[in-house]
Amino acid sequence: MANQFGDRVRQLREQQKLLLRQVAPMLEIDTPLLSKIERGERTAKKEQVSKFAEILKVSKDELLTLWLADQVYDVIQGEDMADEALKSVSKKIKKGK
Amino acid sequence: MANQFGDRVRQLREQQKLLLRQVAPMLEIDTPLLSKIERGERTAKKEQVSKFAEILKVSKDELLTLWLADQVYDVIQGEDMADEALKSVSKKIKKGK
DNA sequence: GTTATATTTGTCAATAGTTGACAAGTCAGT
DNA sequence: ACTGACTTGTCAACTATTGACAAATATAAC
Repeated sequence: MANQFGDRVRQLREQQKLLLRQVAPMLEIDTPLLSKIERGERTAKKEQVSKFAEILKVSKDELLTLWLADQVYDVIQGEDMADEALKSVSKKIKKGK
Repeated sequence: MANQFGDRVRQLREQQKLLLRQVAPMLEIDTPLLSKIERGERTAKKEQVSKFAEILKVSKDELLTLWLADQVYDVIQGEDMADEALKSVSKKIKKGK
C-alpha cells in the first residue's frame, strides 16, 4: 500500500516533537484516527491535507502532491497496464484539457 | 470529465452495428445504464471491463488501460500538483514496488 | 514490576457514495 | 402520429467511508 503522505506527516510531527494527542485536536479528529492516517490504515480527507500543512509548517503543495500520489497509486496498483494508463493521463493534462 | 473508456466502447459498438439494448443484456445491466456508462455519466465497474472486451472483441488490456486512465484522471483532475504526483507514481511502479 | 504516557487495534453507528432498476422522456425516421 | 433507439430523472438497496470509543499494547521512568 502507498503511504507517502502518512510517512511524511509522521516524520514532520516527530521532528517537531509533537504528540498524536497534541496534533489530533488541531485537525478536529481523535488520536487513534490520526495514528491510522499516519500509518496508512486510513486516508486523510482532501480538506485535511491543508490543515496538516499548516500545523506541520510545510507547504500545502508538498503534502498535497504526496496525498495525490497515494490516491493514484491505490487506483493503479498491481495493474499490468498501470504505466500506460499513467502516461496517457500525463499527456492529457499537459494538453490543458 | 474523463471518458476515454465510454467513448471507445461507443465507437466499437457502433462500428459493429450493435444496439444498446443488444449489448446491455450481455453485461447483465439494463439499457439506460449502459447508455450512461458510454456517456461517462456512470463508470463501469472493474469487473465489467473484461466483459466489454469480450463482447466488443477487443483486447482486455486496451479497455482496461482506458478505464484506469479515466479513474486516475478523476483523482488528479484540476490539481496543480497533478503532474508531479503522476511522475512520482510512475517512478514508484517502475521500481517494482 | 508498577505507574504513567503514547500509540495502536478492534469495533461500531452514522453518514455518504455507488449501483442498477424503472418510468418517462426526447429524438429521428417513416 | 407510430416506432425504435437512446436519454433523463428518480429511487431503493447496497457498499464504503468516516470518526468515535473502549481496550490493548508498547515505551519509559521510577
